[in-house]
Amino acid sequence: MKSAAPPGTQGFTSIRIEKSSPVPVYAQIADAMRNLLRSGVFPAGTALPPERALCEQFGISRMTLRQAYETLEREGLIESHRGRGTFVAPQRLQKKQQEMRSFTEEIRSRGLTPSSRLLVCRLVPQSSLDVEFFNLSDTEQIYEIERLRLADNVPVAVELIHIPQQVCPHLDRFDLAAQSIYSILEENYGVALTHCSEYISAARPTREQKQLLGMQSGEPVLTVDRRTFGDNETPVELATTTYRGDMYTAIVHSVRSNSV
Amino acid sequence: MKSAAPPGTQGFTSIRIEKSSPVPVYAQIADAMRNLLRSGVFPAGTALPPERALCEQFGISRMTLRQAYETLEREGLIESHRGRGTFVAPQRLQKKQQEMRSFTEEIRSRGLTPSSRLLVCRLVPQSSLDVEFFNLSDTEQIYEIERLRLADNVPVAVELIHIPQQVCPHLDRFDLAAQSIYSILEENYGVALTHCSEYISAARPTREQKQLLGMQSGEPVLTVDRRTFGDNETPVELATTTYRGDMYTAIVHSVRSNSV
DNA sequence: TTTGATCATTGGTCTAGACATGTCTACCAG
DNA sequence: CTGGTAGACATGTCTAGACCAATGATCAAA
Repeated sequence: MKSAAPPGTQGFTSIRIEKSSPVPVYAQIADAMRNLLRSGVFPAGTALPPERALCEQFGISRMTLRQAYETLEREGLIESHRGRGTFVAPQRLQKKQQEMRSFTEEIRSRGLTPSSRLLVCRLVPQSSLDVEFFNLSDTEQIYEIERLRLADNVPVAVELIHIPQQVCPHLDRFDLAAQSIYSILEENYGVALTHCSEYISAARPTREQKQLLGMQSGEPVLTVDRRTFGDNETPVELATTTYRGDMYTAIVHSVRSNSV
Repeated sequence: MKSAAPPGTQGFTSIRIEKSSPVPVYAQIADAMRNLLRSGVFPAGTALPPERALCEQFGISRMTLRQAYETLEREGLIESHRGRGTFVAPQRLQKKQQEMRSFTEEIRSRGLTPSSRLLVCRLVPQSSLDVEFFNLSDTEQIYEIERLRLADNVPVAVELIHIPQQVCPHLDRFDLAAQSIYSILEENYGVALTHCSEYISAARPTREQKQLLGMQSGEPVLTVDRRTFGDNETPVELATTTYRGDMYTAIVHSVRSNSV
């Protein structure tokens, strides 16, 4: 890789870090660089500043900076080569990132019209799963939201969402049947969602689910458990979406990373 | 997690490291512990020795040991919790979806032993789906391979694979029960697989599937339809894998690309 | 011109500490 | 019995160095 890159260092001089912040220094650097890299300013192959140069610029030790670089490397955004340097990863590695979408976006992309019926919206104490995931003090409460999701007015899924009250006080004032919760979080609470993990399995519907979705006896459901994170790996949302097995297919695009 | 574990340290006293070895110390430790953990000696939730204890035992610094622990944590073998300790992770049969993997690679990465029983391997004329996907001349034939996939000798999935004869003539000469088809394609036919799309849905098993997988009545299956491509978007494989619903969870990691 | 040695630069590994922060237990006061 | 707190102990973060190993450019010798 020849990779012209004399000005590589320039783009990163704008990054500022606060050592006194509760956010770890390496996370601040990784976040800032992730944003720069995602913005697409740097073509694949662009050389990043050598570790030692950035250490000096930020006034931090090399091990700390390497934590930031390692984070980005694991995410597939950059590639390190001993003796050569660190480079912006080629597009194909970035592409392997599955794009995260809300139900609204998902249905719309299939050419259907999404809608919702709000079934439940209330504050509840934390379940053991909430405790494990959100890691909050015991007294914190959780917004529990249950919605029936429809595509072209046909029930497709039941959604059960848990979000800490801390994250979005007075969430119940919004019209949760009309608006995407993701957009409410991002636009009204300034919560930037960055990534999520989904656990997909097949299951038998509960009686309630079967009734809500108008399902026949014996038909299975597709259950998607989702854990959504914001900046700094902050846990934001714990959700379970139960889809009618005969009406929904999850689509996943993967790439082969280690070619032989 | 109460997790009795006073003797936790004991199991790791047998690990020996060579500081003069060309293999990094942290890799030696991670390798040794990985083998111990995969052997199944330690039930999920068992406490591992505190970092400082192992440091002293091995005569290394804490940052080095942490590199080993972090490696294992990324692999999903252990879990660290600040203030509590490090524990053996629960063994779930999971599909890490950000990278494309064969069943073999997937099971092995979970520390289980994958195996297969070849049910069918024959040449068949193209189905309408084959015609649409492979876009071959009418006379071309297709290898149809059906395999029962097992993890630690327990049936987990039934796989039905279609690959054009053109791509891999004499594929039937290989031991398809013992070898990963992906590795045969890559090593023996020089076919570089680059990416795939998967369509995941819940369904009811056919009678044959139910019998092969040893399933109870009423249990659903998770069906994954896969379209695999090689270089230049060449269609290579059309496959359907039917997993036992109670034994398999597909995991998808997604990122939010366009904030707002 | 080509080959080969040298050497500065880069990331990879490692050390021996430090302080911060989350967790749990044991004990003590009410 | 309850509630709070002090302390022990765990991982998380960070420092300021060190040496190793791979790379690639430079330069001298064949």
